[in-house]
Amino acid sequence: MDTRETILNSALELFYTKGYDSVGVQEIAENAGITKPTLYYYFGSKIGLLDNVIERNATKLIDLMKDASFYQGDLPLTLNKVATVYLEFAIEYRKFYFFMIALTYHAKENDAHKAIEPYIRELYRIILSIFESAEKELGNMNGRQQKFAMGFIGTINYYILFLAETSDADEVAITNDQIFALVHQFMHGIYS
Amino acid sequence: MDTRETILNSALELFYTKGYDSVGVQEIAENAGITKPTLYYYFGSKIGLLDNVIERNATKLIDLMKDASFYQGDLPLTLNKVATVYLEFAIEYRKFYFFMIALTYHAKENDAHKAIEPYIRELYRIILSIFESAEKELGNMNGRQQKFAMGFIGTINYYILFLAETSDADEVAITNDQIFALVHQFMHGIYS
DNA sequence: CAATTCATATACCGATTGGTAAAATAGATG
DNA sequence: CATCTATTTTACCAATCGGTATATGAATTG
Repeated sequence: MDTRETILNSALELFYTKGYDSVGVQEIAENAGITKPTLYYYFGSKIGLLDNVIERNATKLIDLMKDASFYQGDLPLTLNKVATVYLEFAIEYRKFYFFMIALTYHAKENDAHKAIEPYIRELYRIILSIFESAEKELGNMNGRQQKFAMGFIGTINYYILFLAETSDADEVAITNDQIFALVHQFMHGIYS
Repeated sequence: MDTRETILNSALELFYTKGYDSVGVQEIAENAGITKPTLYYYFGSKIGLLDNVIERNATKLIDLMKDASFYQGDLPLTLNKVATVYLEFAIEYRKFYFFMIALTYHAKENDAHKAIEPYIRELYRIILSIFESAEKELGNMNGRQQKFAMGFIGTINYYILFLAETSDADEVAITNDQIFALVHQFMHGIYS
């Protein structure tokens, strides 16, 4: 078993369950079956450990989203593709996904928030670029691209989170049909 | 000066700035110009202090939202009213608002999250009741009321948060026009 | 085999954590 | 003034915090 990997998994597990600030390095080490100095040998500091957890997972998400957001003249198609990829990531890497969302909404001055911030901005930039590319279809948007991007991300995130909170099972139970319905609602409103 | 009030303000300030878990009771006391035992005299424990901070502010929001959500047969009107009240609260009590959102997305097992959870559920219930009341207007919704409620809250929250993050000023700069536009987008989609 | 590098553990550091016992002060009441 | 109660302080607690000096075991390399 790869020690480094074991520590990263242990850290994500605990960060996800209790939050970055309320977990001690000692606890992470014990949970991984190693001692504290070993952890420091690999990651240097607690925030260094967090950086590694984030980098490893967030990079994967960013790459997936970059691919999915490639625009070919069909906005609904692209939005559905992006939403699907995003959802599938949230399901496969659910612990990281929920931890990432938590950090997103942490206080700005908080170190843990600072670690995730660049990836959140990148994600927003990717979604924004879809709406910017769709200007020919949608016509003059008067700067509404930003609002669309925010609304789109906000809607999906809140939807996933709320479903996860209200469902009994320990997994995200959302089908592609539900995602399509959500994207449709986003595009055409509630009167349809 | 009311000692109790001073402590509550000091706590909210620091919780908002650095997050509940990364702030020490000592720091809160110093910031309030008193000593630790005085704080414990009033609030018993750190989580007791948090409970008081939340109760005082969240109750206010809940009451406002209950009033604003009273449905009289006009869905757009009600949604605008609710969105406006919500936004005005976010502006007037911005520190608490942002702290509340942060706690909402904290890990489920986290004590601080548990403290805010009932108020979040209540808030959701209030928004949901609007869409349930609007069934006559919207026709059979096939359980989509929940999705509407989630989408509505998610959109507004993310919108406020993003604007706050990208604006330089230390205040939420959103006009009523922008809120109307957001509600309109939510109701009619992006093709309008 | 010897020297060196990599990996892991024991045992410790000062600082801070949430929390409290007990004394001192302040304000009200008889 | 004396008593009582409501506050607030000084001084402390064990436990945990993030982090490290140093020794030791395990591989690798000359």
